[in-house]
Amino acid sequence: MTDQREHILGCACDLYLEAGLEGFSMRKLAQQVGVTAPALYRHFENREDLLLQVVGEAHNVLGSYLYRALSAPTPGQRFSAAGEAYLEFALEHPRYFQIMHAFAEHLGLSEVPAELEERTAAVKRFWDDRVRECMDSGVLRRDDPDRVGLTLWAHAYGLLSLYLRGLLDAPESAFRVLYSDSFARILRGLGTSEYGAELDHHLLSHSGEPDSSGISVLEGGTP
Amino acid sequence: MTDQREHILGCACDLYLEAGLEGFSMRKLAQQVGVTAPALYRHFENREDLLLQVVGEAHNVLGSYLYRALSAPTPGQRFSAAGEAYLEFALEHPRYFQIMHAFAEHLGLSEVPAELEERTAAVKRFWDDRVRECMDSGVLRRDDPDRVGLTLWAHAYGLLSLYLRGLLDAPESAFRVLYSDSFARILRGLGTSEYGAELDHHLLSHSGEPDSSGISVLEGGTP
DNA sequence: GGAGAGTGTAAACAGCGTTAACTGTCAGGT
DNA sequence: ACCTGACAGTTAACGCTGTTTACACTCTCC
Repeated sequence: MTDQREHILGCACDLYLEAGLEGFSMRKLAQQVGVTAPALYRHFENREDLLLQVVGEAHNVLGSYLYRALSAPTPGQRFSAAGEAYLEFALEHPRYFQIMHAFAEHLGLSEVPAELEERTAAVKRFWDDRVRECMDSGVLRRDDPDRVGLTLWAHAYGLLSLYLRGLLDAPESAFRVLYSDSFARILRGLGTSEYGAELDHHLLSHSGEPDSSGISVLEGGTP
Repeated sequence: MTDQREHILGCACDLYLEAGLEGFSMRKLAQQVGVTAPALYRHFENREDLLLQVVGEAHNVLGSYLYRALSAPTPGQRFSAAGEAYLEFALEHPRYFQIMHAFAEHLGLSEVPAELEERTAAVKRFWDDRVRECMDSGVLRRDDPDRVGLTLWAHAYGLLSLYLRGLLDAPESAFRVLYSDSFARILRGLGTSEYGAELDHHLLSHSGEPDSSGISVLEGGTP
């Protein structure tokens, strides 16, 4: 019954992956399915609905990448594997990575469908969980896992976005190094260690007063 | 002579800002200009060309925000002001922020127009300059300014993207704190200090061997 | 005064998402 | 066995899109 629906969805993913958002038209899809365009509306509300399901499929694929990272033995390794999984997903399925984020903006900045919002929240939660267990096991300095997760996620997403847009003019191999490097640079500040603890205390003791270095950390100050 | 061209471009910016990418059509623009659609093609090659000029205008506005940050007296304050300027620009002109990044992806991930690529490179260079002078003046730990700049830029861009997409369900005031906090978290690892130096040395001395914490920093290792 | 550039027009084309009206097919109930 | 209704497809059409073609008007310059 819903067999044809699955078939259409499969064709839709294929079409999107090879033609992109611009090249994705209902008529082309219908042709690929072997049917006329209006028939598609028996199974999907409209083009947006159809694309939303494609985004859902993208999330499924990302999920499988992330899930694989859970098989690593230690929290630190699971964290590391999660970062790599995100990288691999983006590099191997750039169009999926793209539509997961571009879809919402493509509709103007109006409402994000609740379904999509939840899937995205799940990605965030996965990151938070990795951060939390790293804090619990003493690999990351204790902090608000939600905020640390966001910092890391935003960084990874931003970096991958810039690379996929071709603004980094680095070949893939160089980018991989760059990605790891960038992560390492951030972690140096997040990682637990005797120095980290002292540094933390140092900054806390200065909170409120102007920093002697002349840098105000964007007025937010240290929590 | 090119007077009408300026007029059209102005209307194009207005139309884009209020209608978004979806609502931006040549016929609507023509109507707003007070002319029929084909007349637009006397002044611009096509819709993409027109939108590219809108992106150019977006870069001009961003430039004015960033430039203002240069009036701060110390490198650290200029750095901080640059981060704030980027934030302000994104919050006050979300549609400009959006199209600057969405435009390329909107064409599929084919070639980015050289003109746009250069403007984007200029933003990156501005960041790099702020980072470099902070390193020179001892506010930031010495490192490759290009890479540190990228890390910071990617982070800021990622964070703003996620917020503007409505995924952070925080009101603007809360997001501002979040943005500063996130920056502070990263800077804690980038800032110069006696502890930072020791931490750096500590990490360097361990480079190559597996980290006792069980975290491999995505295999990239510390440079 | 004619030539030619510059800028506008109306008409048209192909493509788009989507809808309306109609057709065939198959399952279930009386 | 026959009618009913759901289901899945069709063709034709509407209004929109970006863009091109052919034509007209108005200037400037020689």
